[in-house]
Amino acid sequence: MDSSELKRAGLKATLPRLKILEFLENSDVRHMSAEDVYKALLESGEDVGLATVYRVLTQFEAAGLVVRHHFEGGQSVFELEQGKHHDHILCVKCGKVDEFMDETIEERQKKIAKEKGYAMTDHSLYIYGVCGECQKEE
Amino acid sequence: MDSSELKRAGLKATLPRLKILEFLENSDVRHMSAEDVYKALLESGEDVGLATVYRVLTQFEAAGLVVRHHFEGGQSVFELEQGKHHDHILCVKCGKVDEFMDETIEERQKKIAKEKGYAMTDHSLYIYGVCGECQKEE
DNA sequence: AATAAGAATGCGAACTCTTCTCATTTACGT
DNA sequence: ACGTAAATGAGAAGAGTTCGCATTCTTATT
Ligand SMILES: [Mn+2]
Ligand SMILES: [Mn+2]
Ligand SMILES: [Zn+2]
Ligand SMILES: [Zn+2]
Repeated sequence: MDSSELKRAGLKATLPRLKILEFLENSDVRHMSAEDVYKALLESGEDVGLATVYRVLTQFEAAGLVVRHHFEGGQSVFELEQGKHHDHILCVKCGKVDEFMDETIEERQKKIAKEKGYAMTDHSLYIYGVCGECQKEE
Repeated sequence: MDSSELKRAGLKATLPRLKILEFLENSDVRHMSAEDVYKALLESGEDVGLATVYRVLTQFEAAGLVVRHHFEGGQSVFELEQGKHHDHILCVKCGKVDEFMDETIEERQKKIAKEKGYAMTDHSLYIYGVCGECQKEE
């Protein structure tokens, strides 16, 4: 277990934090809800509380280790910070998530904020649609 | 009270529905939560239940009379349908909401969806920032 | 290695927003 | 005016998340 990342983030290297970070790093699914993380840890025999998962993910977010998204559906979705900003395109049928980054859109947003007199701090863009796989199934 | 809009939408012209529609049409605020609508009606002496406000707004959405948004903060926000699609820019200090439409962004989104193999159905774009007014206050 | 002090955890309660249930009321074609 | 189906209001319930607090861990210090 590598506690250096946590230490660097100013967080004590507790077992729940280590387990959650390790899970996020080794999972092949990039975007997960708190519940997803909680259930996965339970299934692998770890004894964590759901409240702790929420707390830890929020702390990770504050520390810049993870990013939180608000996909449609009500629950927060988290992913490991990758350094490079990106937006998401989601399949409304199967829930598949793809990522993209479009410099033109990014620029336009800045321009719009300026025109409207806003000091832009953030933005969120989600494209919804039916993915290739799901289009095949009639 | 003009019940024709409701009839046209295939909805019975009930008192709560008329009151809610009338309020949405006459309010100077365009974007409102169910709670906002509920409180406003109570204050003007109307006797509606919160559950009814939620139900009616959802029906209005299905009928295309209003559009629902998911601004940060957890609650749904509704606005009268204006015919023309637009996106939103919000002040993180005072909650001010401005609207915009950028043809270039719209086009780029379609292009991205196509590239990724998605049949695009919808999208949501929110820009967050500090509005002109709020920038003055240090 | 044992200790002490504060931080973190797990549990359930609580909270917010929204939907559901169901007895009662209302709309509207006849 | 009546009858029937649809809509309403009130409160319970549900989903997602946070809170409170007694207990357990971490980590710095002996
Ligand atoms: Mn992502
Ligand atoms: Mn709008
Ligand atoms: Zn799909
Ligand atoms: Zn402002």
